[in-house]
Amino acid sequence: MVIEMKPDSNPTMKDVARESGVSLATVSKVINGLPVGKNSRKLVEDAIKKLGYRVNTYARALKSNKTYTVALVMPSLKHPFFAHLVDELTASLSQLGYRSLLMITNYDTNAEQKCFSMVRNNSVDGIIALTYNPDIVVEDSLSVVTIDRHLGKIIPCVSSDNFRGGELAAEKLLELGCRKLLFLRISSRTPGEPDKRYSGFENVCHINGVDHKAVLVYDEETEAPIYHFLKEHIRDGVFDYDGIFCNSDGLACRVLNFLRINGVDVPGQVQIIGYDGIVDHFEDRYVCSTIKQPLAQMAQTAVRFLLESGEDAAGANICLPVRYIPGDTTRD
Amino acid sequence: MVIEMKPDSNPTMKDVARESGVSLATVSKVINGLPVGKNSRKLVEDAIKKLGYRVNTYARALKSNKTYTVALVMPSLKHPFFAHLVDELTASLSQLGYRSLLMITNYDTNAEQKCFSMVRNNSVDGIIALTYNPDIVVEDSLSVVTIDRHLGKIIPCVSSDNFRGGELAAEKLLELGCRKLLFLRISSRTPGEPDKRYSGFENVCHINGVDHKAVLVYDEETEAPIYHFLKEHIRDGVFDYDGIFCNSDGLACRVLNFLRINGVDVPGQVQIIGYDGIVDHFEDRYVCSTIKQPLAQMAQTAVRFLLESGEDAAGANICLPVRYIPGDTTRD
DNA sequence: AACAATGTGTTAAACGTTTAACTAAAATTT
DNA sequence: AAATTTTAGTTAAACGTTTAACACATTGTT
Repeated sequence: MVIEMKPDSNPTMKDVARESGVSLATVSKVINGLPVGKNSRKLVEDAIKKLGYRVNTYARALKSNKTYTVALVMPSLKHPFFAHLVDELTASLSQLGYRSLLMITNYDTNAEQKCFSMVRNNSVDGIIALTYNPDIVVEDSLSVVTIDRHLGKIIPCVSSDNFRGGELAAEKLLELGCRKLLFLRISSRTPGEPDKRYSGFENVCHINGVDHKAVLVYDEETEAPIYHFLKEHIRDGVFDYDGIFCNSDGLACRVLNFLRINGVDVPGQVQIIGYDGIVDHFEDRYVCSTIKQPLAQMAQTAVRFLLESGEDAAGANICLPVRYIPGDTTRD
Repeated sequence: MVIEMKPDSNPTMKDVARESGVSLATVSKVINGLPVGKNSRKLVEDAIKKLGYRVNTYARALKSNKTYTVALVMPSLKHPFFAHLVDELTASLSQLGYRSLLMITNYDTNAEQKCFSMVRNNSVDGIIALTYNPDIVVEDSLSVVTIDRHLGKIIPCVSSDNFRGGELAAEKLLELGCRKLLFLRISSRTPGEPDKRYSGFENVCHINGVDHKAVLVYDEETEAPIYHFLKEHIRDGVFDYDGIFCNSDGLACRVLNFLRINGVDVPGQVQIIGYDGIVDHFEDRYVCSTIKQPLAQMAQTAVRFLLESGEDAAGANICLPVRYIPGDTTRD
C-alpha cells in the first residue's frame, strides 16, 4: 500500500494549459478526443501526466448537462433478489461508462417519491426503479425505467414472466407426481408482478383439476403463521401435502429445514420448488429446486432501454422468460 | 401514477430571483438558511414553490467543493454480507445527508485501483471500501475508511472481531459436546480479516487439546472439494466429525443440506455453526446457528469515521464484538 | 446630533469545464 | 497567383451555484 501526499489542490485544465503552453480549448479538445495537431496533443498529454490532472466530474456535468450517472432506486438490499439485481445493473451501467447512485427506500412510499424528485436536480441522467408506491409522480417520463412494477402506460417496464414461472412450478410438481399442492408466499401489501406467480400456479392446478392451498404472509410480518400451518399438517412425520411452491428461495430453504427437523422427508415425501434462482457462489447443485429469473438479462435490458432508446421506448413492456432449475428438493 | 410534462428546462436561481424581484444572492441565502428579511424570504419561497425550483447538485458541488457523495467500493453484491453491508452503509450515509455512489469491483484489483483514483476527480467526498488489492495506491489518505481490510497504518479500518468469532464457534461446539471438529472455509487468495476466524478456532482447539481438521476452497473455485471430503467421511449415515464451523452461512446451509440428504442427522449427530448472521426476512429462528457480525454498527462506525472525525481518526482500528446466535443446527 | 453597530440587500467574481465564434496559417483548387 | 477550403489553434461566453466585498437604511449609543 502506498499513500501519496495530498497536493494543495487538484490541478485544473488551466494548469495543464499553462504547463503545456497551449490554450484551454486545446486542452479540452485533447481530453475529449477532438481533432488536435499531433504536436500539441503530445504536449498536452505530457502535461496531464506530469500534473496528474483529472477532469472534474462536476464542472463537466454542469456545463454539458450530462452526468453519466443513473439512480438505482430499490426497496432494500437485504433481499438477495434486489442485491443481485443491483449488482447486475451497476455492471451493465459501468460497461457503458455510467455511474450508479444507489438509493434505498426501505419500502417507504415517501422515500420513493423523494428519489424520483431528485431527477430534476440535474443530478442523474435517469432512474431505474423498483418501487411500491402506486401513486408515484414521475416528473420526466422519458428517463425512467421500472423493474417489475408498472407505473403507467408511458414508462417502460422490464420484468420476467412471473405468470409462466408459476405455471412452470405447478407443471413440474405435477409432472414429478405431486397431487396435493401448497403455495407459500411472502408478499407486499401493494399488488405487483410477483402476484402473477400465484395466478400461473392456480391456472395449472385448475386445468389439471388438482387440489391446492395457499398460505400468505405479509412483508412486514414474521413467517410464524407459515410454520404454524406446516406444523398443524404434520402427523407422525407425514405431511398433508406432497408438493410445495415457495415465493422465494429463502423461504423455500427455511421451509425445507422446518419440514426436515420435524421428520418430514424432502424430497422423498414432499417436493419443494422455490423462486429466483440466485446463488452466492459457484454451486454444483442447487439446494432448492427453483424457478430462475434471468437477472443479468433483465438488468441489461433495463439499462439499454434507459440509455439507448428514445421515444420509441415509451410504454415498452418487456417480459423475459424464466426457467426451471432442478435441485435437491425435487426428485428429478 | 401521474406524469408531469417536462418543462423546457429546469428553473434556476436566476429565474427565482426574477420571479420574486430580489437578487441572486438573496435567493441563495434563503436556500441555504442564511439570515434574510422576513419579507424577501416569503417572496423567494413562494417563487421557488411556484416555479418548482430545485438546486442543481453539480453547480453547487463545483462551487462549494463539497459533493455530499461517498463512494462505496465493494467486490460484489452477490454475497449477502456485502449486500447487507451496503444496505446499512447507504442508510447511515443518507441519514447524514450523503448520497452513495456504488462501485462494484468483482474482486478485480485493477477495478479497485480505478475506483480509488476517482476520489481526486472531485466526484466524491470520501470512500468506504472493502478491497482485495494489497498494493492499492491511496491518493488522499484522510478521506478513506476501509472495512475488514488493513490498508496501512494511516487509514482507519473497521471490522468485527473475527478472531473472537472463531473462538466463540469452537467454544460453543465444545460446550455442546462436540469432540471432533471440522472447519470449512471459502476464502479469497489474498489474506485478510476473515482468516482470523480460523486462528481463533484453532486456538481454542489447541487449548482444549481437541482434534480438528480444516478444508479450504478458494473463492473462484467450486465447492466440490468440500462435498467430496464430506462424502468420504460418511459411512452408513455416520459422519466422522461431530462439529462443523463454516466460514459463511451460505456454505453452512449447503453443507447442512448435503449431510441431511446423505442421511446424516443434523443437529442430532453433527452440529453446525455458520458465520455472518444475516437474514433476509423477519425470522423467528435461524436455520443455521451462527456467529453474527454487528453489521449495522460496523456501517455506522465507518460512516462516522469517514465524515465526522478529522486527523485524529488516522490509523484508528475499530474492532466490534460478535456474538453467537443459536439456530436449528445446534442442540441448544 | 453625530457615530457606531446592526440588519438587509446587492454586485460581481469565482468554481472548472465546454463550445460557438473567430483568426491565422497551410493546403488545395482554379 | 489568387481564391477557396481545410486544419489548428485561440478567445470568451456560458453552465448554476456560492460568497466576499460592498452599500444603504435603520436602530441604538453617547
